[in-house]
Parts: sequence; C-alpha cells; structure tokens
Amino acid sequence: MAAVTEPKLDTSSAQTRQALIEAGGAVFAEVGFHNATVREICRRAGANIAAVHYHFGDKDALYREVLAYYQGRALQKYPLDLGVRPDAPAQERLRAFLRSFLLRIFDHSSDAWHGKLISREMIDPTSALDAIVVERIRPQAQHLGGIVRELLGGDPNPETVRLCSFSVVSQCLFYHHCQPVVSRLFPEQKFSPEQIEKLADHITSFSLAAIKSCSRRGKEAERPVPPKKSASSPRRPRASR
Amino acid sequence: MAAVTEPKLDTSSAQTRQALIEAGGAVFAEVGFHNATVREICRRAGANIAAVHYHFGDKDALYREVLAYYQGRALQKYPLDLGVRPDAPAQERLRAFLRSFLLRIFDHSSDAWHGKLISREMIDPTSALDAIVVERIRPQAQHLGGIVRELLGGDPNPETVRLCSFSVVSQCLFYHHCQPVVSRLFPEQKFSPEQIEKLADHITSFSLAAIKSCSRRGKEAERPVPPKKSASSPRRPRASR
DNA sequence: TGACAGTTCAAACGCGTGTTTGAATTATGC
DNA sequence: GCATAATTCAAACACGCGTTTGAACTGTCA
Repeated sequence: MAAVTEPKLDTSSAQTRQALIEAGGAVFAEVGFHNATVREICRRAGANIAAVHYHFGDKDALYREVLAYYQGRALQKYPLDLGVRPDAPAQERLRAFLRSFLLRIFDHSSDAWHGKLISREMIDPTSALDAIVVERIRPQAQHLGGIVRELLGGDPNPETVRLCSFSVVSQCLFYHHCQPVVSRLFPEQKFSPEQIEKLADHITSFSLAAIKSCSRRGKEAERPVPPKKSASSPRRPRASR
Repeated sequence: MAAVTEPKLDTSSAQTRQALIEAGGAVFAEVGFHNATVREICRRAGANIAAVHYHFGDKDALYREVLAYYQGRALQKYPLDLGVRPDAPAQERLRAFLRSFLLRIFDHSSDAWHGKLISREMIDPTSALDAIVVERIRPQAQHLGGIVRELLGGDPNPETVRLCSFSVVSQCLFYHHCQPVVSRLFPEQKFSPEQIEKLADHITSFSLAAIKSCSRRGKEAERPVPPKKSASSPRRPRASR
C-alpha cells in the first residue's frame, strides 16, 4: 500500500532478500535452526517458499547469511566496552561488559537477534559454531579475561581467571537460557529497562565482591597481605563428609 | 547370550518396557525431545519400532514416563542436601547444594540423565515443563532460597534473595548449557572428579563472598553496621555514559 | 510492441518422521 | 497339547520438512 508512489525503492529482488534475512533472524532466534521451517520464514517475509532457494541456495546458506548480517549490527549497537575506554578502571569496564551483555540478551528489537542466535548455537550446535567461537566468543572471552585478570591483580593463575570469567558470564547467560523457567517461577517478573539496570548492578557488585575475595585468597599463600585496610579472613567452608 | 538359563528374569514385556525407558533416557538427554527419534530409541533398546506405541501409546507418553522414572532415581542418588543436615551452617549447606548440582550435571551414568533432561526442558520447553517447574525446580529454588536468605542474614529483601539465588545456580547451569563452547574454547579442560570438586570449591567461595557483600550493602541503608570488624566500603562503579 | 532476463508462484518430489497395521511369534492357562 | 491372549515384527501410512520444477508474471531495452 505504502509503496505505490515508489514501487522500487530498491530492486524488488533485494527487498525480498532483505525480508528473508530479517524473517530468518526472527524465526531462527525464536525456535533455533533445527526447529525453524523455511515455510514459516517465507510466510513472515511475504515471499514464496522457493525464494530461499532462489536467493540463497538452501536453508543452511540463509542461516549463515543471517548470522553474518546480524553479527555486524549487534557489534555496532552493543560493542563489548559500550563506549568505556580501555584505560578506564577495571570495575567500570566490567560493568560496561555486563550491561552490554544484558542489553543484548533482553533487547527485543531485531538488532539483538544475533545474541540469541549465538546462545542457541551453544546449546544445539550446528556446523556454524566453530566459526562463531573463533570470531565472536573467543574475543569476548579474552576481553572479559583481561578485565578479570586486572581485578584479581598481580599475576593470577590462568585457571582462576577462567573460573571467575565463567562465573561472571554465566550469570548473564542464565537469563537468556532459562527464561522459560524464570517466567514460570516468577510470573510477575518483568524485564523493563530499569530492571535490566538493576540486574546489571547486582551482577556487577556480586562479581566484584567475589573476585576480590578470590584475589585475596589466591595471594594469602604467597604474599603477606594486599594493600587493603583490614579484611576479615574469609573462611572456606567444607562439607563435613 | 547370558539369558539362556533364565529366559524370563522378569516378564519379557517388562524387560522391553524398561529397555525403552532407559534408551529413551539416553537419547532424550543427548539430543533433546524434538531431535530424538523413536527409531533410534528402539534401535538402542533392541526393540521393534512399534514397541513404543504398544507399551506407551506414543512418543510423548514415553517421554513423560522417562521423566518420571529418572526423577525418582536422581533425587535418590543426589538429594538436594547431599546428606548435610538442615541445621548445619548455611555455608556448609550451600556447598552441599552446589556439589550435588555439579555432580548431577557431570555424572555420565544413567542416573544423571534426569538433570540433563530438565536442563533441556529449560531451553526448548515441551508441555512437560510446567509440571517439572512445580515438582522439581520450585523445591530446589526454595531450598536454595532458604540457604541464601540465611546467609544474607536479618530479613533480606525477597528480590535480593532471588537475584543471589540466580547468580549462584547460574554458575552451575553454565557448565551444562555451554559445554560445546567450553570444550571448543579450552579443549584441554577435562572434568574429572577432582576438577569437579575444585569447581564446587570455586563456586562456593565465589558465591559466599558475593552474598556476604550483598548482605553488607543491603543493611548499610537501614542499620548502623552489622557486627563485623571493619568492612571497607564497597564502591559501586557506574559506567560514565 | 515484442523478445528477453529476472523474479515469483503453485505444485510436487524425495525423504525422514511418528504412527498404525495385520500377520507372525511367543507365552499362558486349561 | 492346544486354544487363547500377549507380544514382536516388517511393512506401510500420513504428514511435514527442505528442495526442485516449470509455468506465470514483471520490468527492461530495442
């Protein structure tokens, strides 16, 4: 209806191609690659079933195209550092990383589908996961690892860095992976922008306190005491077998 | 071959029924309900394709049966408290809860399939999820919530309890949901029993330190200061937008 | 206007799925 | 031992999937 005056803003071919990518992003993000059907994608794109074959070749090729397309947009909208300079304090960079992660997870606009696609790859991997790990996840892991290493201070054990990084990032991934459960357990829970900021606050302070304690514990064995006022010695509970 | 002397230890019908449940547990746990095929389950059970229909009715009914069967076994092998008394210190109970959770996740014996089945339900829910939330997840959430509430001390904000519980449990779920990624990022990482204990140690101390800090922060606003030596005021970083 | 390439369309193909069938086989009870 | 029920089996059915097809449509240039 709206396209009467300018029947070809772009070539009609490019339009359907774009519509397929966007509909594909939506469907793949919602139900995953395996459960997504070409018919549903074409229906949402307003295109014929054969359009996927004509424009991309097959479903796999469309999926790769969708992944590549949203990779660029997601990184553009939510860079890892969210505008915080790399020489900013590690605490600030951690908070920026976590906010970026959460915003990506809870963003329901089309720009955020990439994060959901990747989360789905983690659980039901396709052949595209190997490339995703190298191109997207490894850089994120190194980025976070750098922050954690600085927070731990000194020359921390690589395994400690890894464990702490996992502990941090897992708190974000939880809200994406387990949304069906969370919404059933706490139906009243809404994820408004303010709630997301509270969530980022919580995860940031939760993680900072924990990492500080890891740092302290790790150093106890080697050095006298880090330059802190007076930390109450953290007890390490052990289940009495 | 071994069953020559006693061709019917049980009725042969009950045997195939049991074989189907166990094969179903394996296949459902490996690839999820949607991707599991009746043919593969029957092949592993050494049964005919029609056996599922004959003994259970359809694939959905078999799935529910599998879920119910392993529910009992998993709770028996890995109770929430792992033998730690409910009047034990909260720190000890937290560690028991986390060890139980991790052991369930990394246990590759058939007793542990239930945990994997539930984890899969979280991500790709079937109609069975509602019952699972009520029967399994809610009790776990309440169990953990009780521990966290005690660790926070006083009369903590329910939202704080929820956020901390999520932060704790997410660190365990991560290792189940993201194993494909973890194994690609760190191929050398193995999850031996000793590694799992180290992991439980890490998550326990990480969480304990973080919860303590939450407790401190939450009380600052209302009461003078909790009975602690002298806590260095935790700064809350904010990204300077 | 008319040939032509680019694009869309409804229909169908081949395949794998869960399910069903009716005969063959095995166990059970008199 | 034999009729009867319970169980297993190979084969097929109905359906949805990704993919392919050949005709119909659309816009372009001479």
